[in-house]
Amino acid sequence: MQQSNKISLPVIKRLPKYYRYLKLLKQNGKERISSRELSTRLGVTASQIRQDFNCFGEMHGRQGVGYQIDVLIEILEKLLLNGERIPTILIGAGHIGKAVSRFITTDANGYKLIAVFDSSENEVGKQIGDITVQHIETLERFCKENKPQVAVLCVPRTSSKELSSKLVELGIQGFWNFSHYDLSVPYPNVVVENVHLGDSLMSLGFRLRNENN
Amino acid sequence: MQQSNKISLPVIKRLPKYYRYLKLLKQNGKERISSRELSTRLGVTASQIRQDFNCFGEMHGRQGVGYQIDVLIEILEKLLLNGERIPTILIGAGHIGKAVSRFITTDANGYKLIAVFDSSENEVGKQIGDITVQHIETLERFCKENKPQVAVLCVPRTSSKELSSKLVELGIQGFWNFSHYDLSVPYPNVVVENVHLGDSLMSLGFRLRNENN
DNA sequence: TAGATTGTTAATCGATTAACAATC
DNA sequence: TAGATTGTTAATCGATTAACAATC
Repeated sequence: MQQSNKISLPVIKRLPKYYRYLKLLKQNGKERISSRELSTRLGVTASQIRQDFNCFGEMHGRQGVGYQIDVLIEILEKLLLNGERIPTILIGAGHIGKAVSRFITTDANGYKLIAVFDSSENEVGKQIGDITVQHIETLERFCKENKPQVAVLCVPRTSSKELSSKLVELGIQGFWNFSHYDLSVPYPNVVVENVHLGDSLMSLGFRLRNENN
Repeated sequence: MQQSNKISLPVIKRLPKYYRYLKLLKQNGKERISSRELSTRLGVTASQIRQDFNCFGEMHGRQGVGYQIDVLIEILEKLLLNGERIPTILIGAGHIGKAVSRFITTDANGYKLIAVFDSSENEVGKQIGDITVQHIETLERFCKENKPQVAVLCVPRTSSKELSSKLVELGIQGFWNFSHYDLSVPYPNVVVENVHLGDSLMSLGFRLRNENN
């Protein structure tokens, strides 16, 4: 098994795509697949698939035959979901917060939602799934007691900078960030996934106007 | 001005980031900035900023001085938002649909939401912003009459494949796709922004477990 | 066996970074 | 003028693709 810290980000980003597509294939009763067939279905090259797979020890591909879908799924599952579900808090119970909470509460992604915080009296006390929204004032105490590992930020840009540095002090190791503020810059030691929906939409517009595919 | 269809995707994806950060600087009263200062703030190299800027004709940077923020903003605005707001429909009025509708209705992104569709009687008739949710049955007729250019897909995977090919037939030229189904593969001539939230969350998990920054 | 497909090395491609003359 | 910074070319880096021996 290679050192996982040598796996490049582009490869990591493709893993969930492989994983989910293979699960779909299994669901449809398929048992084996070659890199070539997988490549036409996923729109990537067969070469890339084999390269990617070889970052992670034995995929047990057989020459002339292909890969056993079960085996691939098992290995990807180990890489992506192994161990305890990651204790996670959601900050901001507005529209986006509510929408993305589904992804955190779903077993399939490997996370466990343990608290939701909001600053509005309107939201405090309401339920999101089986969690009661708490006031943001209780954040610090909660973190010290419960040691969440990941914070999902669904707050306005104005509050996100201070909030995120507070959270890093409190031991948060990863962010799934929906605020406009770009968290990659200030915290090089923390793992960050920035999801800038506005930016994604704007670049779609550019490509449309300039017929750039 | 260079041919815009020669601008690479990585560059296009960075444009909104430049644009929004420059607007913030202007708001704070700043008038000029050098590529070096901008680079430290955005966490990219100064070289890259100058390269990116030079993809688009005259940015009027002055040696020894830097760039005029006003000028940069104006040029980026022309690239990203020029012309009519793009007529756009939203399909799926669930949690995600409601949350992302905000981005479509905001002037700042260059789109105009002209209709929302859902298949559930529960949602039909309700308001999203100032739009009334219509039944999905009326989709075909609406598109023929109103020629929307972009569709935002917030539907379950099961319905997204057929739906998207129907929409392409009806003249849709771009997708902002939140369904799990990956639209990049089947429609090479259509501009697609896939936002796979589950995948983004899973790759965060991988990086956390493997201390891969 | 012959055909297919892997695992892996080498070649290519493209994006990022460095360097520096021009010049404000 | 001297210092700073651009615009742009060249060098580097890294990711993708091609190729092919090994072998099922």
